[in-house]
Amino acid sequence: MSRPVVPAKDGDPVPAGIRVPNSFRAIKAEILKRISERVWLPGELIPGEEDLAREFGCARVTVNRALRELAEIGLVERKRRAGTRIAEHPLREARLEIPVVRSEVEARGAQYRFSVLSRERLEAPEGMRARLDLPAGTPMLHVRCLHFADNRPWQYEDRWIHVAAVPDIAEEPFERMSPNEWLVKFAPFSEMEIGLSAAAASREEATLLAIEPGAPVFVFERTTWLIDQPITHVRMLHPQSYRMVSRF
Amino acid sequence: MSRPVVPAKDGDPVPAGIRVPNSFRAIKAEILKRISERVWLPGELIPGEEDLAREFGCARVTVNRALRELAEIGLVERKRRAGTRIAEHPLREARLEIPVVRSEVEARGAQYRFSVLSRERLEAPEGMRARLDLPAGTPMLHVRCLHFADNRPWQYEDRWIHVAAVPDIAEEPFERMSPNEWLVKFAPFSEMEIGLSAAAASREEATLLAIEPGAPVFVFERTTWLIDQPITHVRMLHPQSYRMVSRF
DNA sequence: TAGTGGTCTAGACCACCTA
DNA sequence: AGGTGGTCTAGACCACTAA
Repeated sequence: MSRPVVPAKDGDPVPAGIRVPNSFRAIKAEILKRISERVWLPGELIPGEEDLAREFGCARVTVNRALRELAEIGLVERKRRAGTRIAEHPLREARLEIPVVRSEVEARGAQYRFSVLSRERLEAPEGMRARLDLPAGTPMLHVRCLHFADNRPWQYEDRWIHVAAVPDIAEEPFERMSPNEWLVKFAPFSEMEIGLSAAAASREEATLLAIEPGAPVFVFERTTWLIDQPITHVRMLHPQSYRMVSRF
Repeated sequence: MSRPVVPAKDGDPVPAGIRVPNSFRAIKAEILKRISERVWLPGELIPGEEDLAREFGCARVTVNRALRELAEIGLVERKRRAGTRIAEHPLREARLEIPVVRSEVEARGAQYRFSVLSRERLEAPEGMRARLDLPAGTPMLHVRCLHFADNRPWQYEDRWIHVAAVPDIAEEPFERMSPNEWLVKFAPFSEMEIGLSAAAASREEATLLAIEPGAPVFVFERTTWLIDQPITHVRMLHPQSYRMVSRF
């Protein structure tokens, strides 16, 4: 029964409050190390929590937490009776930061500005009803905005808002605050669906973004819910110079 | 001291093994409910773990886990001495599934096929060295592939591999298995950086993807490391029909 | 049906940070 | 300087599922 003293080296900035020797972080790091050094191969079954706890000289819960977090990242796969094994196809998901337009622009040192192109109260059109699973005649707010970075078009936003889910928005003029910011601030959500793609700019979109018709645009769509209640669906277009990055 | 009986309703597919009444899931759901019903407003300080544990009639650790997971999603913000407050700007990140080409194609009911366009051993070119932080003269493997769905071009892949990090790959002919699959199977990684953008297809890219030069393409770039050791950088091009989706 | 992971409890110590 | 969250322990019960 060895007791490897593992430094709490971890990708995470050690958030403090850790007992370095047998913290779940140390165990996470040790397991990561064994994977990277091929001590444990992809597809291989590793010792049970009980055994590992003995080996590391800690409580089973601690091993459990380490393994749980590795499983969340996709590095190991766990099944009850079957045990834990190193994933054959590790790390299948990435965390993507959802940008708030203003912050995103300002983070690049540019000056942010937006203008509301249109704003109408309508009944949900067929497509939106289907997408959000809303009954016919549901009142919605349709807003189109243009966001600028240093006075150059940065993003064209076409948004549908489910008014009943965010009643306060009915009176909001969007003068100081864009719908994006307003919703982020006042309408928490718990679920989200995003879609990413490339497209050719339509004539209208091209005009708004000051690019050539048919030029490539980056399309980011997002729909949000708060516990089954649809909040908003938005389609955001960026000129091709835009790049979304995420490291983790 | 009330004991609200909260159903374990949650977005997650209840993975079983839960004591419904006071599970951390139930507590998570209850807190979510209070946020959605505006019982607790954005920016507001909520009761401490101790208090909540008393209110829900459970152990503090259970409340801790519920709150920790909500913090991971970004719905609440926690600081030591300061307590837990509802986030003003909730949910700033999305989970994006990293596709494995073959699975992705086959998931759409199409037949998968790939071909290797080129494969060379080179010293790291300047740009790649800078990107991966490698010294001059580092041996790399440069592979270009085309992936098909039902014999139609699906993805063009341009990949650089840090040979020292994955020595076994030197002998791999990529006949049965694409570099993508090979790396996913044999080269675990712990860190990744992804970039998403739109671009206009170059003449060569257009030819390969069977589209018009200048047509929009969806660009997905990915770099991976295993504990500081760079593994590979890949640039993947999709015709504009491609769409990447994620719900959570 | 037996073994493994999933979860909860009760108690404890500690680091941090703000009042 | 004291309260809050972060974490660990030891023990326990349970659900799932592979053998």
